[in-house]
Amino acid sequence: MTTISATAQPTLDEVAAAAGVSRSTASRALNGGARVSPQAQAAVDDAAARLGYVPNRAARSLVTRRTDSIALVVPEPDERVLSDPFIGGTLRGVGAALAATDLQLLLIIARPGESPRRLARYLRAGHVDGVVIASHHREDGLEEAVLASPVPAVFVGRPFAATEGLIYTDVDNRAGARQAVQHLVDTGRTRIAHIAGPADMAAGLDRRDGWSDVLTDAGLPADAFASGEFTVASGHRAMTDLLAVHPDLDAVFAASDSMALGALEALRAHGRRVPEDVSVVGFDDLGVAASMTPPLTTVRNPVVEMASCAVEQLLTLLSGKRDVPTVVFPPELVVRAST
Amino acid sequence: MTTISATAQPTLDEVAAAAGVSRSTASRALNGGARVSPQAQAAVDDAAARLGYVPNRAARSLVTRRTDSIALVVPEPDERVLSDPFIGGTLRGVGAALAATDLQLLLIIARPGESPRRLARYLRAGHVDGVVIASHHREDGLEEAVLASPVPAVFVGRPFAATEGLIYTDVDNRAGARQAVQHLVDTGRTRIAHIAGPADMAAGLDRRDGWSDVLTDAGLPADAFASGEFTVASGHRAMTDLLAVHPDLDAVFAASDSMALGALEALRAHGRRVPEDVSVVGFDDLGVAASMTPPLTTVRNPVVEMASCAVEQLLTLLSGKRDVPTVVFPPELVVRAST
DNA sequence: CTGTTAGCGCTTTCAG
DNA sequence: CTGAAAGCGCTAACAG
Repeated sequence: MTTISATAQPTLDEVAAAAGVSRSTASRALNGGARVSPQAQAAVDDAAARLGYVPNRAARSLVTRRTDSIALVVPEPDERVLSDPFIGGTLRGVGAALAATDLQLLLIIARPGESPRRLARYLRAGHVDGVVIASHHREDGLEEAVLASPVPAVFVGRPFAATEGLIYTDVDNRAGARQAVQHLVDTGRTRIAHIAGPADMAAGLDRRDGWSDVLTDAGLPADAFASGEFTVASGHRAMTDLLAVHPDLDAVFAASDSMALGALEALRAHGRRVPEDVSVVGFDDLGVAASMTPPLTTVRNPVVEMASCAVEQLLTLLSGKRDVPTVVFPPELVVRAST
Repeated sequence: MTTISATAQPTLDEVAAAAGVSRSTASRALNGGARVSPQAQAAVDDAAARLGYVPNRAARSLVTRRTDSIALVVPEPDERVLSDPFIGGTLRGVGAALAATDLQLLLIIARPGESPRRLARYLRAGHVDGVVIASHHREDGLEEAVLASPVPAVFVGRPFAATEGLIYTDVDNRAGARQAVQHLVDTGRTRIAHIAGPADMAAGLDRRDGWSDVLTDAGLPADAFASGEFTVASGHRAMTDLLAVHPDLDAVFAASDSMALGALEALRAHGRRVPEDVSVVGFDDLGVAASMTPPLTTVRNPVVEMASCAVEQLLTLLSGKRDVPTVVFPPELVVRAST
């Protein structure tokens, strides 16, 4: 009638006792229920429900050697990254893909000066079954950490070292940039500047390459460019610099919408009308572009889908499969009033 | 010379053997090193380093009954929340506060239909040592879940039920709203509308109260208001509605900068000039406000600090202290061109 | 289908 | 200061 052990978290033993079966049977019933008689199953289910049994994950992990959780690694929590819609989108994509499973999401915010060894170490501590790496920079040592660790990992965004064995999902940044710049060329612009992303990120380089591809093909000069760090402020600054050196520019392709926003401000400050005097195209389309004035023509970056896809890749990996192929999403030009 | 067990993760036993001490001594040396002779300590440190030893957390958790991780619970990953700078700021604040510790951050994205019991259950599974709840809605059942669980928890943003025992950090939303509206009154506006936040969030209600406080005190009508959900689109919609019903309005206080942005668009679409015809004030100042056109007068919401503070509260709780006081941050009016 | 038997790797009394 | 012993709660062979 009255249970001996009171409020403490019930253990499997207690459930088994309450159900009148052995611990093993209780365990089997609780996990999948293979090879368990209907009555035993029912008794265990009932006992577990009555007692409010919740398996202790540490104990389970200890023996299964799985943690049922995966980590999302994002870089240092500086101004940019966590306010960036990019991370928000990634989070959403990861969350969505995980919803179908019962994996938990661990957010690892990689600290600034921290050596990559720390991550490698962390991974080896067996905290997570897999890793998604979100915003990878050239020298962050994440590739080595991943390669050195037995924990499956995937990148969202092409890793720098195209090392064999590094799996990733990405958008075709170069093709997207080409679409953007081609659009500018097609609408009659001839002096097309570029506000590039950081040179230590693949997306930055690829978008710049796409820009110069088109200009070169069109026989136009590809010399007007300045770099930013994907932020509004850096876009503003870059645009100001560009205007100083190339006052004749009639279009600008910014490697992110945030930088395009900064550019728009700078153009306005310099009395240039958009799109009459200068056409502007961005990259990302994560929400801000549509609500800018004027609405920004941009290249849609399927961040959420990419993140979900990366998780799928990871799940495939976790299921024991090898040779998971890299996935590259097609970008899509979204034409709005800024051009 | 050669170790027997090869690539596998070294265990404490192996470290102990390599150091020529018992497992207990090795364990002590590895944790704090109380009551360990200098030589034993050195031997263990050395062996651990050489072997690349990393303690297995599951095993440790099993016996210590701690997980060294805390969870950040955020609501469903809908459009709004994860693109919202508010969550970004919260994440940053939490990350910053955790940087000093070696606690890990678990992100729990509460799914939509999911019963609060699931969270309660999760908490009882012993996955985390504590919880920070980020964006709490009236009927999400989080308060009950927290109260029903033995796991320490704190809210960022006042919980609805002012139940004894619920700890939180917040900004004084009502006071902030008062400052905003008072500013509008002081600059001569007399027909001040409000775009309110959702009625199922404390911040939404409190800001509305602040708005009506001032209008009532000033003898002005507090009847022009519409509600949104803190999004740009809903702000646009609300503003449009307000203009239809109250074409004479000469100011609007929006409960978030995002909604203010939407309002700005709507005002522009209706040919109203800001601030000449209509003054606009927002709330949050998380970055967008400053870069709007015109730059938005707003109330600074110290989200990052609040999140850090919440973590501090949680750490205090975890250290065994009781009666951790609630903290309420003062808001601060930031005047810009939109008024 | 079920129970018994061993641990998973670690911390922690408790005697020395 | 150190080591031996005893589990933490769970799963996974292995015989029945």
